Amino acid sequence: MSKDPEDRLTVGEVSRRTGVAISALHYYESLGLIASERTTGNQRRYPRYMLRRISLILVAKRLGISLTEVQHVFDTLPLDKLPTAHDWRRLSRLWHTQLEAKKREIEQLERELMGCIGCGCLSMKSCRLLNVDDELAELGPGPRRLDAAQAA
Amino acid sequence: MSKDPEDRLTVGEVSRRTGVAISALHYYESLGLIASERTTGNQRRYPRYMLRRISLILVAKRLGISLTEVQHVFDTLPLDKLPTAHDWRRLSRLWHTQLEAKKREIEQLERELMGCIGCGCLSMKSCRLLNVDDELAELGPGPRRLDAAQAA
DNA sequence: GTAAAATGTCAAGTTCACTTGAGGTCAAGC
DNA sequence: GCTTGACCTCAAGTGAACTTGACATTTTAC
Repeated sequence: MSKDPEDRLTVGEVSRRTGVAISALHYYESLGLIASERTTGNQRRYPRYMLRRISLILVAKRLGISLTEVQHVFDTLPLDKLPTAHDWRRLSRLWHTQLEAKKREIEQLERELMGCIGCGCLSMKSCRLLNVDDELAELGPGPRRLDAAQAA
Repeated sequence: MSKDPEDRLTVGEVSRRTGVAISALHYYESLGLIASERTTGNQRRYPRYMLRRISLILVAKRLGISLTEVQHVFDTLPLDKLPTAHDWRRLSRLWHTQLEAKKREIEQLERELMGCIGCGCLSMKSCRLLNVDDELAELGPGPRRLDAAQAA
């Protein structure tokens, strides 16, 4: 049951339905992000639920998550069937947290940028964003100030 | 005046003060993002204001702006002296706009993600983020839905 | 004046996320 | 049954942003 040939999609079909290039699908498979069965003639056949897995990858990409990170979360997901609602909830929570972090970073940057326009540092003498030199040199080598702000 | 040797920095000094690797400074120079004078022995000597230019590059990087884009804005900036307050204001405005766009994109994504958790689509049956298959296939080939949402 | 540290050039390597190409096989329609 | 389109593998290429290495020269310090 639910094993009739119609249930399996060719790589071309998957590509058309997800908008992901065939070469990219091959690539994802080489990373273990997706999987396929093979016909006797060695052609890939995808179960339908693989479309969901692929769309999860696409979501992650939109979130700016690297495939390596996707690999990590996917390790906690069943490869041979649809993730459960619980899995999905866990994933969305995780990703939501990462989005929040990203947003905070942007907002921090925005504050610094606006501060530079709004305040007296238009002269670029004491701008928090621009000041990378002299005084800071005493703090030792390596990146700082900009990175420090990032870490904060 | 203001031409005494103390006024010129070696790559090592610039690297230490900006936190940018020497190899990266070479690279930036090859792209025309920064410039240097040379000693009789062909070693680089940077005027002090080059530190500001470099910190502008660092700011841009934090904003997720590519070096190519930085090149474009830098084309409108004097290479041989400090950018004016006007230049800086123009730049911050431009970058601020780009930050805003990025933030909006994240917020859009966040809404979709939260919608997926909060609403009935926990079942993953009609999730806006996840639905890449079947019904959509009728809309023709190529990426869509995810990209469409992005464009919206 | 010489040894050590800093610097120079240039080519090649690295990572990410794929794409392209070559050369060959498989499956579907007529 | 055969042509055409879809598919296969594997190696190499792409572009961004650098880094690493090899080897030569310069500058600084003692």
